[in-house]
Amino acid sequence: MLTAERHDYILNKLRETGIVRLQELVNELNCSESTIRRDLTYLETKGLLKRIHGGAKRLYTVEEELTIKQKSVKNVHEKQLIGKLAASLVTDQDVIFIDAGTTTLEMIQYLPMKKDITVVTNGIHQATLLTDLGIRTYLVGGRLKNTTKAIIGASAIAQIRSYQFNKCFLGINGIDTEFGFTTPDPEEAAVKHAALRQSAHPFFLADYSKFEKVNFAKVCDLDDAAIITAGINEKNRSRYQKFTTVLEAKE
Amino acid sequence: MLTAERHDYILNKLRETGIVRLQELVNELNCSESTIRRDLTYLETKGLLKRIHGGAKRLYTVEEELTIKQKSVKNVHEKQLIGKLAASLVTDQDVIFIDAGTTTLEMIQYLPMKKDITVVTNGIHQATLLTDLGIRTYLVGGRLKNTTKAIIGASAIAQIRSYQFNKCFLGINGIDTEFGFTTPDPEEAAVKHAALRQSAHPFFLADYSKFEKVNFAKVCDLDDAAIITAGINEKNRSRYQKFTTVLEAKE
DNA sequence: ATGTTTTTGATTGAAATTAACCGCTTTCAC
DNA sequence: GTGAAAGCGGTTAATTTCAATCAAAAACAT
Repeated sequence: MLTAERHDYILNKLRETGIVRLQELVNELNCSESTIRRDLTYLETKGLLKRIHGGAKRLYTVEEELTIKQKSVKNVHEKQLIGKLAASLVTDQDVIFIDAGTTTLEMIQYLPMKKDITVVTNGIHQATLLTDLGIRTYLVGGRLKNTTKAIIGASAIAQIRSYQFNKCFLGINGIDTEFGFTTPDPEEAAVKHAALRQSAHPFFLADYSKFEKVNFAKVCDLDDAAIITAGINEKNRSRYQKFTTVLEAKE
Repeated sequence: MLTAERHDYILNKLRETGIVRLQELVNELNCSESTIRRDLTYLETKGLLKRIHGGAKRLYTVEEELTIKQKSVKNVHEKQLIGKLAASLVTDQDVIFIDAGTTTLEMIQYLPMKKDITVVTNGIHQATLLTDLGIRTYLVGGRLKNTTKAIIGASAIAQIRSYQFNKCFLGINGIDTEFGFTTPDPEEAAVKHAALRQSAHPFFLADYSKFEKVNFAKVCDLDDAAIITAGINEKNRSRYQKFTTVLEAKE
């Protein structure tokens, strides 16, 4: 057993389980305690893991990057609650679509990393974060919109139509009993609509500020998708529950 | 057993198993330890493998460990010169492809912004920067590679095939008179090849450190594309000018 | 055939890697 | 708290692997 082989083995195991025990490695790699200790010490100096009593754990630098990007976003707390709830709906083997936008960005950090999931997205930031977390990610191709860094256009829609999703998680700007789900840009609306059509269980992520608002382009009717929200008032909750499922995230 | 035969055997075995033991090779190739050592040393100087204690391993995994941020510090000055020259080749109404990678990233800031150009890219960073500069940008869709933030895979290639480019600007890891243009990841090589096929005028951007290097996956032969470089020495310039156009960027 | 260059194999001391041992610290159950 | 068990770093000696050297063998040109 060569040194590099052991190192690969350790790092791979760490990637999967998040933590490794020294004694386990001694058995599995069939070598002495000293050798494993030396390996762990070396890999720590390389910045590839963090040693802990009895073994080593994987380190996350990604979380630090997250906090930087989160600034300049309104209703952060509600969005985090929504993100956590949305992520909890994702199960093993799922193939999901995640829309561009700040609200959907929040859910990514809570995704079940250990499970085998595939994510398709049209958001640049979403895609970057997802791969950083080691999740299998597909980015939809097409024209890149300057302001929102979302991919839109006919090519994007065509590509989305070639997939089938278990669930999709979409951002939205306006929710209204009469006009349904609406957003300012017709092209973004078209992309959302396409993703929704390909999904067995579509969800809209929206904090309380999005209710009773109407925007230019309609995505779909209220009863076409469920709503995941937080901080909603009693009046709106009872009103919108008549039309569709409203999942409310709590502390 | 000829030298070239042994080299092929070693590289093939390395391709399959990712790691080779020196003693194994001695038995399998039926020659002395010294000979194998010599082979391994030579192949390492050619950049085809990484020697380790007791044998050798694939270079491919090592390259992955280098993040894009670590790479971008090397040869910055040369890359800027190259970028400036490359950008000066772009003219009004051009539809161009820009590859992922740090070298191509440098050329974007010099692009003629006032002119009407369209850019297609498979690099996340490239796409972000291009839209920030107000350039009409299309991002190719497909699987997102974690380490280089490049989009690869069959879907990306299919999409590239549906376009026609006036010019394409590709990054590259190895340039060699015998093996042509090479890069570590076969999937990235396939994307580069596809873009090159759709381009009237393909260019490779490479600083001096890329010459006389060979990587795992071949993109094309030397005479299939022009080279834009900087800081190249006299010997390499005269050698490579025999095979293809070499544009050298100066202060 | 002769001399030259290239390739190969064997030998060497140096360097790297390893397992085992030691005394010490941390952790955990009671 | 207290003792046992597990985990820790450091040292040691044996083993393996390494690079360098040199001479034999093979390939080559003249």
